Amino acid sequence: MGLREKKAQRSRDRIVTEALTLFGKNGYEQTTMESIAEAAELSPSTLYRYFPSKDLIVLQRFTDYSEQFARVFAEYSLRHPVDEALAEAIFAVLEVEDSRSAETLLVRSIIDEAPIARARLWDYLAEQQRQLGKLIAQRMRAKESDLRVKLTAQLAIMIAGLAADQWRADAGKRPSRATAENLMRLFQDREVIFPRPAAKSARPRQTPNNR
Amino acid sequence: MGLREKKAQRSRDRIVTEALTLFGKNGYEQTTMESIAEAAELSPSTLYRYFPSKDLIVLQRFTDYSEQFARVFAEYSLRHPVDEALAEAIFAVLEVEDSRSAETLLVRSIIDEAPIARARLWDYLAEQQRQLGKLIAQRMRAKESDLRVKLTAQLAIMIAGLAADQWRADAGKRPSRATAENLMRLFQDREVIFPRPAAKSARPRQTPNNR
DNA sequence: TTGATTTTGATAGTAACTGTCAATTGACAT
DNA sequence: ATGTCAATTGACAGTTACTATCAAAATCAA
Repeated sequence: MGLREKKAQRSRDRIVTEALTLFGKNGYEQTTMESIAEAAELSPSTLYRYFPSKDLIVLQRFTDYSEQFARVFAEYSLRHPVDEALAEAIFAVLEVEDSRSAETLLVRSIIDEAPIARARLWDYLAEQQRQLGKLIAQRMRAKESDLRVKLTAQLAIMIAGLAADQWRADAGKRPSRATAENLMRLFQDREVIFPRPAAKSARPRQTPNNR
Repeated sequence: MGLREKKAQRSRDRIVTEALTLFGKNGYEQTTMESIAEAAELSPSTLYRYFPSKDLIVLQRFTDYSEQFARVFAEYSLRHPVDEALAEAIFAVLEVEDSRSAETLLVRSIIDEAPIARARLWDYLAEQQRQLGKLIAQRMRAKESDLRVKLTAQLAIMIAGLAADQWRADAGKRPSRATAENLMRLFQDREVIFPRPAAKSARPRQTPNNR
Protein backbone atom coordinates (compact mmCIF):
# COMPACT_ATOMS: atom_id res chain seq x y z
CA MET A 1 0.00 0.00 0.00
CA GLY A 2 1.45 3.34 -1.07
CA LEU A 3 1.87 6.43 1.04
CA ARG A 4 -1.12 8.03 -0.63
CA GLU A 5 -3.56 5.37 0.40
CA LYS A 6 -2.17 5.30 3.90
CA LYS A 7 -2.65 9.02 4.38
CA ALA A 8 -6.15 8.84 2.96
CA GLN A 9 -7.05 6.07 5.36
CA ARG A 10 -5.74 8.01 8.31
CA SER A 11 -7.61 11.12 7.21
CA ARG A 12 -10.90 9.23 6.92
CA ASP A 13 -10.41 7.78 10.35
CA ARG A 14 -9.45 11.04 11.93
CA ILE A 15 -12.44 12.81 10.45
CA VAL A 16 -14.84 10.24 11.86
CA THR A 17 -13.22 10.23 15.29
CA GLU A 18 -13.11 13.99 15.62
CA ALA A 19 -16.60 14.39 14.23
CA LEU A 20 -18.10 11.83 16.60
CA THR A 21 -16.48 13.62 19.51
CA LEU A 22 -17.89 16.94 18.41
CA PHE A 23 -21.32 15.49 17.75
CA GLY A 24 -21.30 13.96 21.21
CA LYS A 25 -20.21 17.19 22.84
CA ASN A 26 -22.29 19.77 20.99
CA GLY A 27 -24.95 17.79 19.17
CA TYR A 28 -25.23 16.84 15.52
CA GLU A 29 -27.01 19.90 14.21
CA GLN A 30 -24.82 22.29 16.15
CA THR A 31 -21.64 20.84 14.74
CA THR A 32 -20.77 22.43 11.39
CA MET A 33 -18.80 20.77 8.67
CA GLU A 34 -16.37 23.66 8.97
CA SER A 35 -15.67 22.88 12.60
CA ILE A 36 -15.17 19.21 11.77
CA ALA A 37 -12.69 20.17 9.07
CA GLU A 38 -10.85 22.35 11.53
CA ALA A 39 -10.73 19.61 14.16
CA ALA A 40 -9.44 17.09 11.63
CA GLU A 41 -6.94 19.65 10.32
CA LEU A 42 -7.96 19.80 6.72
CA SER A 43 -9.90 22.16 4.52
CA PRO A 44 -13.66 21.97 4.09
CA SER A 45 -13.10 21.14 0.42
CA THR A 46 -11.09 18.10 1.34
CA LEU A 47 -13.56 17.07 4.00
CA TYR A 48 -16.32 17.07 1.40
CA ARG A 49 -14.16 14.99 -0.86
CA TYR A 50 -13.91 12.31 1.82
CA PHE A 51 -17.52 12.55 2.96
CA PRO A 52 -19.96 14.05 0.48
CA SER A 53 -22.47 14.55 3.25
CA LYS A 54 -22.49 15.05 6.99
CA ASP A 55 -24.62 12.02 7.76
CA LEU A 56 -22.22 9.70 5.98
CA ILE A 57 -19.66 10.46 8.66
CA VAL A 58 -21.97 9.01 11.29
CA LEU A 59 -22.84 6.06 9.08
CA GLN A 60 -19.22 5.18 8.43
CA ARG A 61 -19.01 2.99 11.53
CA PHE A 62 -22.06 1.05 10.47
CA THR A 63 -20.63 0.38 7.07
CA ASP A 64 -17.47 -0.85 8.79
CA TYR A 65 -19.45 -3.21 11.00
CA SER A 66 -21.73 -4.60 8.39
CA GLU A 67 -19.02 -5.41 5.92
CA GLN A 68 -18.51 -8.26 8.34
CA PHE A 69 -22.04 -9.42 7.90
CA ALA A 70 -21.91 -10.08 4.17
CA ARG A 71 -18.42 -11.54 4.42
CA VAL A 72 -19.26 -14.01 7.17
CA PHE A 73 -22.46 -15.06 5.50
CA ALA A 74 -20.81 -15.60 2.14
CA GLU A 75 -18.07 -17.77 3.65
CA TYR A 76 -20.13 -19.73 6.11
CA SER A 77 -22.92 -20.46 3.68
CA LEU A 78 -20.53 -22.39 1.46
CA ARG A 79 -20.51 -25.32 3.88
CA HIS A 80 -23.64 -24.83 5.95
CA PRO A 81 -27.37 -24.33 5.42
CA VAL A 82 -28.66 -20.84 4.86
CA ASP A 83 -30.44 -20.47 8.19
CA GLU A 84 -27.27 -21.27 10.12
CA ALA A 85 -25.15 -19.01 7.98
CA LEU A 86 -27.54 -16.14 8.65
CA ALA A 87 -27.37 -16.79 12.37
CA GLU A 88 -23.57 -16.82 12.24
CA ALA A 89 -23.45 -13.57 10.30
CA ILE A 90 -25.81 -11.93 12.78
CA PHE A 91 -23.70 -13.10 15.71
CA ALA A 92 -20.55 -11.89 14.03
CA VAL A 93 -21.73 -8.37 13.42
CA LEU A 94 -23.25 -8.08 16.87
CA GLU A 95 -20.00 -9.17 18.44
CA VAL A 96 -18.11 -6.44 16.64
CA GLU A 97 -20.59 -3.89 17.90
CA ASP A 98 -20.43 -5.24 21.44
CA SER A 99 -16.66 -5.20 21.47
CA ARG A 100 -16.51 -1.50 20.68
CA SER A 101 -19.21 -0.64 23.13
CA ALA A 102 -18.22 2.94 23.93
CA GLU A 103 -18.14 4.00 20.32
CA THR A 104 -21.27 2.08 19.41
CA LEU A 105 -23.25 3.70 22.19
CA LEU A 106 -21.99 7.12 21.17
CA VAL A 107 -22.96 6.60 17.54
CA ARG A 108 -26.38 5.31 18.56
CA SER A 109 -27.06 8.29 20.77
CA ILE A 110 -26.08 10.67 18.00
CA ILE A 111 -28.36 8.90 15.58
CA ASP A 112 -31.25 9.06 17.98
CA GLU A 113 -31.05 12.83 18.12
CA ALA A 114 -30.33 13.47 14.47
CA PRO A 115 -33.35 12.71 12.30
CA ILE A 116 -31.42 13.03 9.08
CA ALA A 117 -28.66 10.68 10.12
CA ARG A 118 -31.20 8.23 11.49
CA ALA A 119 -33.18 8.33 8.28
CA ARG A 120 -30.04 7.71 6.27
CA LEU A 121 -29.26 4.71 8.41
CA TRP A 122 -32.59 3.13 7.54
CA ASP A 123 -31.90 3.74 3.91
CA TYR A 124 -28.50 2.19 4.23
CA LEU A 125 -29.95 -0.86 5.92
CA ALA A 126 -32.44 -1.23 3.10
CA GLU A 127 -29.53 -1.33 0.68
CA GLN A 128 -27.77 -3.91 2.84
CA GLN A 129 -30.90 -5.95 2.72
CA ARG A 130 -30.89 -5.95 -1.05
CA GLN A 131 -27.26 -7.05 -1.06
CA LEU A 132 -28.04 -9.84 1.34
CA GLY A 133 -31.00 -10.79 -0.81
CA LYS A 134 -28.66 -11.36 -3.73
CA LEU A 135 -26.49 -13.72 -1.72
CA ILE A 136 -29.46 -15.59 -0.32
CA ALA A 137 -31.00 -15.94 -3.75
CA GLN A 138 -27.83 -17.54 -5.08
CA ARG A 139 -27.67 -19.93 -2.19
CA MET A 140 -31.36 -20.87 -2.41
CA ARG A 141 -31.21 -21.16 -6.17
CA ALA A 142 -34.12 -18.77 -6.34
CA LYS A 143 -34.63 -15.46 -8.08
CA GLU A 144 -33.72 -12.27 -6.29
CA SER A 145 -37.29 -11.12 -6.76
CA ASP A 146 -38.68 -14.19 -4.98
CA LEU A 147 -40.71 -13.01 -2.03
CA ARG A 148 -39.28 -15.73 0.18
CA VAL A 149 -35.82 -14.35 -0.50
CA LYS A 150 -36.85 -10.83 0.40
CA LEU A 151 -38.60 -11.99 3.54
CA THR A 152 -35.60 -13.94 4.71
CA ALA A 153 -33.20 -11.07 4.09
CA GLN A 154 -35.45 -8.64 5.87
CA LEU A 155 -35.92 -10.99 8.80
CA ALA A 156 -32.18 -11.33 9.25
CA ILE A 157 -31.63 -7.58 9.27
CA MET A 158 -34.59 -7.18 11.58
CA ILE A 159 -33.27 -9.63 14.11
CA ALA A 160 -29.85 -8.02 14.12
CA GLY A 161 -31.46 -4.61 14.53
CA LEU A 162 -33.72 -5.61 17.39
CA ALA A 163 -30.87 -7.34 19.20
CA ALA A 164 -28.75 -4.21 18.83
CA ASP A 165 -31.60 -2.04 20.12
CA GLN A 166 -32.01 -4.29 23.12
CA TRP A 167 -28.31 -4.21 23.80
CA ARG A 168 -28.37 -0.46 23.81
CA ALA A 169 -31.47 -0.39 26.00
CA ASP A 170 -29.61 -2.09 28.82
CA ALA A 171 -26.52 0.01 28.16
CA GLY A 172 -24.38 -2.80 26.86
CA LYS A 173 -24.61 -4.99 29.96
CA ARG A 174 -26.03 -8.13 28.35
CA PRO A 175 -24.39 -9.56 25.22
CA SER A 176 -26.61 -9.05 22.21
CA ARG A 177 -25.89 -12.56 21.01
CA ALA A 178 -28.18 -13.90 23.72
CA THR A 179 -30.96 -11.59 22.59
CA ALA A 180 -30.51 -12.64 18.99
CA GLU A 181 -30.68 -16.30 19.96
CA ASN A 182 -33.80 -15.57 21.92
CA LEU A 183 -35.39 -13.87 18.93
CA MET A 184 -34.57 -16.80 16.69
CA ARG A 185 -36.09 -19.16 19.23
CA LEU A 186 -39.29 -17.12 19.22
CA PHE A 187 -39.66 -17.83 15.55
CA GLN A 188 -38.68 -21.44 15.92
CA ASP A 189 -41.21 -22.07 18.66
CA ARG A 190 -43.91 -20.05 16.91
CA GLU A 191 -44.25 -17.65 19.77
CA VAL A 192 -44.65 -14.74 17.41
CA ILE A 193 -47.98 -13.55 16.10
CA PHE A 194 -48.00 -13.35 12.31
CA PRO A 195 -50.63 -11.35 10.47
CA ARG A 196 -53.12 -13.86 9.15
CA PRO A 197 -56.35 -13.43 7.25
CA ALA A 198 -59.57 -14.54 8.92
CA ALA A 199 -60.61 -18.04 7.93
CA LYS A 200 -63.41 -17.98 5.41
CA SER A 201 -65.19 -21.10 6.66
CA ALA A 202 -67.94 -20.68 9.25
CA ARG A 203 -66.33 -23.08 11.66
CA PRO A 204 -64.20 -21.32 14.29
CA ARG A 205 -60.53 -22.00 13.84
CA GLN A 206 -57.76 -22.70 16.29
CA THR A 207 -55.76 -19.67 17.27
CA PRO A 208 -52.53 -20.90 18.79
CA ASN A 209 -50.96 -17.51 18.25
CA ASN A 210 -53.40 -15.48 20.22
CA ARG A 211 -55.41 -15.88 23.37
CA MET B 1 -65.13 24.13 10.63
CA GLY B 2 -64.22 27.78 10.25
CA LEU B 3 -63.05 29.50 7.11
CA ARG B 4 -59.52 29.60 8.44
CA GLU B 5 -59.17 25.85 8.77
CA LYS B 6 -60.77 25.36 5.38
CA LYS B 7 -58.27 27.62 3.68
CA ALA B 8 -55.41 25.94 5.50
CA GLN B 9 -56.61 22.53 4.36
CA ARG B 10 -56.88 23.69 0.78
CA SER B 11 -53.43 25.23 0.92
CA ARG B 12 -51.86 22.03 2.23
CA ASP B 13 -53.53 20.03 -0.47
CA ARG B 14 -52.60 22.43 -3.23
CA ILE B 15 -48.99 22.51 -2.13
CA VAL B 16 -48.72 18.72 -2.26
CA THR B 17 -50.45 18.45 -5.62
CA GLU B 18 -48.39 21.15 -7.28
CA ALA B 19 -45.19 19.90 -5.73
CA LEU B 20 -45.75 16.31 -6.85
CA THR B 21 -46.39 17.54 -10.38
CA LEU B 22 -43.19 19.56 -10.38
CA PHE B 23 -41.18 16.72 -8.86
CA GLY B 24 -42.52 14.39 -11.53
CA LYS B 25 -41.72 16.81 -14.32
CA ASN B 26 -38.31 18.18 -13.28
CA GLY B 27 -37.11 15.82 -10.58
CA TYR B 28 -36.97 16.23 -6.84
CA GLU B 29 -33.60 17.90 -6.52
CA GLN B 30 -34.22 20.24 -9.43
CA THR B 31 -37.45 21.54 -7.95
CA THR B 32 -36.81 24.38 -5.50
CA MET B 33 -39.03 25.27 -2.59
CA GLU B 34 -39.34 28.70 -4.18
CA SER B 35 -40.81 27.27 -7.36
CA ILE B 36 -43.25 25.16 -5.34
CA ALA B 37 -44.35 28.25 -3.46
CA GLU B 38 -44.85 30.06 -6.73
CA ALA B 39 -46.89 27.21 -8.21
CA ALA B 40 -49.07 27.00 -5.10
CA GLU B 41 -49.41 30.79 -5.08
CA LEU B 42 -48.04 31.57 -1.69
CA SER B 43 -44.84 32.94 -0.26
CA PRO B 44 -41.86 30.73 0.65
CA SER B 45 -42.33 31.76 4.28
CA THR B 46 -45.84 30.37 4.29
CA LEU B 47 -44.79 27.24 2.45
CA TYR B 48 -42.25 26.55 5.17
CA ARG B 49 -44.92 27.09 7.77
CA TYR B 50 -47.01 24.32 6.21
CA PHE B 51 -44.12 22.00 5.46
CA PRO B 52 -40.97 22.54 7.52
CA SER B 53 -38.99 20.47 5.06
CA LYS B 54 -39.15 19.52 1.44
CA ASP B 55 -39.29 15.79 2.01
CA LEU B 56 -42.36 16.09 4.21
CA ILE B 57 -44.29 17.21 1.15
CA VAL B 58 -43.60 13.87 -0.49
CA LEU B 59 -44.33 11.97 2.70
CA GLN B 60 -47.68 13.66 3.21
CA ARG B 61 -49.49 11.08 1.11
CA PHE B 62 -48.03 8.24 3.10
CA THR B 63 -49.17 9.77 6.34
CA ASP B 64 -52.62 10.09 4.81
CA TYR B 65 -52.65 6.44 3.82
CA SER B 66 -51.31 4.98 6.99
CA GLU B 67 -53.67 6.82 9.27
CA GLN B 68 -56.01 4.13 7.99
CA PHE B 69 -53.75 1.40 9.23
CA ALA B 70 -53.80 2.31 12.91
CA ARG B 71 -57.48 3.16 12.80
CA VAL B 72 -58.56 -0.13 11.21
CA PHE B 73 -56.37 -2.15 13.50
CA ALA B 74 -57.63 -0.40 16.62
CA GLU B 75 -61.26 -0.95 15.67
CA TYR B 76 -61.03 -4.47 14.34
CA SER B 77 -58.88 -5.74 17.17
CA LEU B 78 -61.68 -5.02 19.64
CA ARG B 79 -63.66 -8.01 18.44
CA HIS B 80 -61.11 -10.20 16.68
CA PRO B 81 -57.76 -11.79 17.44
CA VAL B 82 -54.62 -9.75 16.86
CA ASP B 83 -53.39 -11.70 13.86
CA GLU B 84 -56.63 -11.15 11.97
CA ALA B 85 -56.76 -7.49 12.91
CA LEU B 86 -53.27 -7.01 11.55
CA ALA B 87 -54.24 -8.70 8.31
CA GLU B 88 -57.31 -6.47 8.00
CA ALA B 89 -55.28 -3.32 8.64
CA ILE B 90 -52.74 -4.36 6.04
CA PHE B 91 -55.45 -5.03 3.48
CA ALA B 92 -57.12 -1.72 4.24
CA VAL B 93 -54.05 0.41 3.71
CA LEU B 94 -53.08 -1.48 0.57
CA GLU B 95 -56.53 -0.96 -0.86
CA VAL B 96 -56.27 2.79 -0.39
CA GLU B 97 -52.95 2.78 -2.18
CA ASP B 98 -54.29 0.63 -5.00
CA SER B 99 -57.32 2.83 -5.47
CA ARG B 100 -55.21 5.94 -6.06
CA SER B 101 -52.83 4.15 -8.33
CA ALA B 102 -51.69 7.08 -10.46
CA GLU B 103 -50.68 9.18 -7.49
CA THR B 104 -49.15 6.28 -5.62
CA LEU B 105 -46.98 5.35 -8.55
CA LEU B 106 -45.88 8.96 -8.96
CA VAL B 107 -44.95 9.30 -5.30
CA ARG B 108 -43.07 6.01 -5.40
CA SER B 109 -41.07 7.02 -8.45
CA ILE B 110 -40.15 10.32 -6.83
CA ILE B 111 -39.03 8.56 -3.70
CA ASP B 112 -36.90 6.16 -5.66
CA GLU B 113 -34.90 8.99 -7.16
CA ALA B 114 -34.67 11.17 -4.06
CA PRO B 115 -32.40 9.61 -1.43
CA ILE B 116 -33.39 12.09 1.23
CA ALA B 117 -37.11 11.59 0.78
CA ARG B 118 -36.63 7.84 0.67
CA ALA B 119 -34.60 7.89 3.85
CA ARG B 120 -37.24 9.98 5.57
CA LEU B 121 -39.87 7.46 4.56
CA TRP B 122 -38.00 4.67 6.32
CA ASP B 123 -37.75 6.81 9.39
CA TYR B 124 -41.44 7.53 9.25
CA LEU B 125 -42.23 3.84 8.92
CA ALA B 126 -40.09 3.13 11.97
CA GLU B 127 -42.21 5.60 13.91
CA GLN B 128 -45.37 3.93 12.62
CA GLN B 129 -44.00 0.67 13.81
CA ARG B 130 -43.56 2.01 17.31
CA GLN B 131 -47.12 3.29 17.32
CA LEU B 132 -48.39 -0.06 16.16
CA GLY B 133 -46.28 -1.70 18.83
CA LYS B 134 -48.16 0.26 21.48
CA LEU B 135 -51.51 -0.95 20.19
CA ILE B 136 -50.35 -4.54 19.89
CA ALA B 137 -48.89 -4.47 23.38
CA GLN B 138 -52.22 -3.36 24.81
CA ARG B 139 -54.07 -6.05 22.95
CA MET B 140 -51.61 -8.78 23.92
CA ARG B 141 -51.46 -7.57 27.51
CA ALA B 142 -47.71 -7.43 27.15
CA LYS B 143 -45.19 -4.68 27.64
CA GLU B 144 -44.30 -2.41 24.77
CA SER B 145 -40.69 -3.46 25.20
CA ASP B 146 -41.55 -7.16 24.80
CA LEU B 147 -39.57 -8.51 21.90
CA ARG B 148 -42.57 -10.46 20.63
CA VAL B 149 -44.48 -7.22 20.36
CA LYS B 150 -41.72 -5.53 18.41
CA LEU B 151 -41.33 -8.51 16.11
CA THR B 152 -45.03 -8.63 15.36
CA ALA B 153 -45.25 -4.92 14.65
CA GLN B 154 -42.23 -5.05 12.40
CA LEU B 155 -43.54 -8.08 10.56
CA ALA B 156 -46.82 -6.34 9.81
CA ILE B 157 -45.11 -3.26 8.42
CA MET B 158 -42.75 -5.50 6.48
CA ILE B 159 -45.54 -7.44 4.83
CA ALA B 160 -47.37 -4.28 3.86
CA GLY B 161 -44.16 -2.84 2.46
CA LEU B 162 -43.26 -5.90 0.44
CA ALA B 163 -46.78 -6.15 -0.97
CA ALA B 164 -46.64 -2.49 -1.97
CA ASP B 165 -43.24 -3.00 -3.62
CA GLN B 166 -44.56 -5.95 -5.55
CA TRP B 167 -47.60 -4.00 -6.63
CA ARG B 168 -45.40 -1.26 -7.96
CA ALA B 169 -43.12 -3.76 -9.67
CA ASP B 170 -45.93 -4.94 -11.92
CA ALA B 171 -47.14 -1.39 -12.36
CA GLY B 172 -50.36 -1.77 -10.44
CA LYS B 173 -51.76 -4.65 -12.50
CA ARG B 174 -52.23 -7.19 -9.74
CA PRO B 175 -54.01 -6.19 -6.51
CA SER B 176 -51.55 -6.04 -3.65
CA ARG B 177 -54.01 -7.79 -1.36
CA ALA B 178 -53.25 -11.04 -3.15
CA THR B 179 -49.54 -10.55 -2.61
CA ALA B 180 -50.08 -9.78 1.06
CA GLU B 181 -52.16 -12.92 1.48
CA ASN B 182 -49.46 -14.87 -0.23
CA LEU B 183 -46.83 -13.48 2.11
CA MET B 184 -48.91 -14.40 5.12
CA ARG B 185 -49.34 -17.90 3.77
CA LEU B 186 -45.58 -18.25 3.43
CA PHE B 187 -45.25 -17.67 7.16
CA GLN B 188 -48.16 -19.90 7.98
CA ASP B 189 -46.80 -22.80 5.94
CA ARG B 190 -43.24 -22.21 7.14
CA GLU B 191 -41.94 -21.68 3.67
CA VAL B 192 -39.65 -18.94 4.90
CA ILE B 193 -36.13 -19.51 6.10
CA PHE B 194 -35.54 -18.04 9.54
CA PRO B 195 -32.05 -17.43 10.86
CA ARG B 196 -31.34 -20.26 13.27
CA PRO B 197 -28.25 -21.10 15.28
CA ALA B 198 -26.49 -24.36 14.50
CA ALA B 199 -27.52 -27.17 16.80
CA LYS B 200 -24.90 -27.81 19.42
CA SER B 201 -25.31 -31.59 19.56
CA ALA B 202 -23.06 -33.70 17.38
CA ARG B 203 -25.97 -35.45 15.72
CA PRO B 204 -26.88 -33.89 12.39
CA ARG B 205 -30.29 -32.25 12.46
CA GLN B 206 -33.08 -32.13 9.95
CA THR B 207 -33.06 -29.07 7.77
CA PRO B 208 -36.54 -28.71 6.29
CA ASN B 209 -35.86 -25.09 5.48
CA ASN B 210 -32.94 -25.59 3.24
CA ARG B 211 -31.82 -28.01 0.64
C1' DT C 1 15.77 15.40 -10.39
C1' DT C 2 12.09 15.84 -13.65
C1' DG C 3 7.68 15.29 -15.49
C1' DA C 4 3.03 13.41 -15.06
C1' DT C 5 -0.78 12.63 -12.01
C1' DT C 6 -3.34 12.90 -8.13
C1' DT C 7 -4.75 15.34 -4.03
C1' DT C 8 -5.59 19.58 -1.77
C1' DG C 9 -7.41 24.15 -0.77
C1' DA C 10 -9.22 28.75 -1.94
C1' DT C 11 -13.12 30.99 -3.83
C1' DA C 12 -17.65 31.81 -5.41
C1' DG C 13 -22.22 30.34 -5.72
C1' DT C 14 -26.91 27.78 -4.87
C1' DA C 15 -30.69 26.39 -2.14
C1' DA C 16 -32.69 24.56 2.11
C1' DC C 17 -33.87 26.16 6.15
C1' DT C 18 -34.42 29.68 10.55
C1' DG C 19 -35.80 33.85 12.99
C1' DT C 20 -37.89 38.26 13.27
C1' DC C 21 -41.21 41.75 12.55
C1' DA C 22 -44.66 44.41 10.17
C1' DA C 23 -48.80 43.98 7.27
C1' DT C 24 -52.92 41.43 6.39
C1' DT C 25 -56.80 38.63 7.17
C1' DG C 26 -60.44 36.22 9.53
C1' DA C 27 -63.13 35.79 14.10
C1' DC C 28 -66.13 37.99 17.09
C1' DA C 29 -68.63 41.24 20.16
C1' DT C 30 -71.08 45.28 20.06
C1' DA D 1 -71.44 47.64 9.78
C1' DT D 2 -67.44 48.53 12.74
C1' DG D 3 -63.83 48.23 15.85
C1' DT D 4 -60.84 45.07 18.39
C1' DC D 5 -58.15 41.12 19.01
C1' DA D 6 -55.70 37.02 17.51
C1' DA D 7 -53.88 34.28 14.05
C1' DT D 8 -51.91 34.01 9.40
C1' DT D 9 -48.99 35.77 6.00
C1' DG D 10 -45.00 37.69 3.68
C1' DA D 11 -40.69 40.39 3.35
C1' DC D 12 -36.05 40.33 4.75
C1' DA D 13 -31.71 38.96 6.54
C1' DG D 14 -28.79 35.33 7.91
C1' DT D 15 -26.74 30.47 8.52
C1' DT D 16 -25.07 26.26 6.69
C1' DA D 17 -24.86 22.13 3.83
C1' DC D 18 -23.30 21.22 -0.42
C1' DT D 19 -21.40 22.05 -5.60
C1' DA D 20 -18.22 23.61 -9.16
C1' DT D 21 -13.97 25.35 -10.70
C1' DC D 22 -9.19 26.03 -10.86
C1' DA D 23 -4.55 26.91 -9.27
C1' DA D 24 -1.08 25.21 -5.80
C1' DA D 25 1.05 21.39 -3.52
C1' DA D 26 2.19 16.63 -2.70
C1' DT D 27 3.13 12.01 -4.45
C1' DC D 28 4.54 8.76 -7.73
C1' DA D 29 7.29 6.84 -11.75
C1' DA D 30 11.26 7.38 -14.55
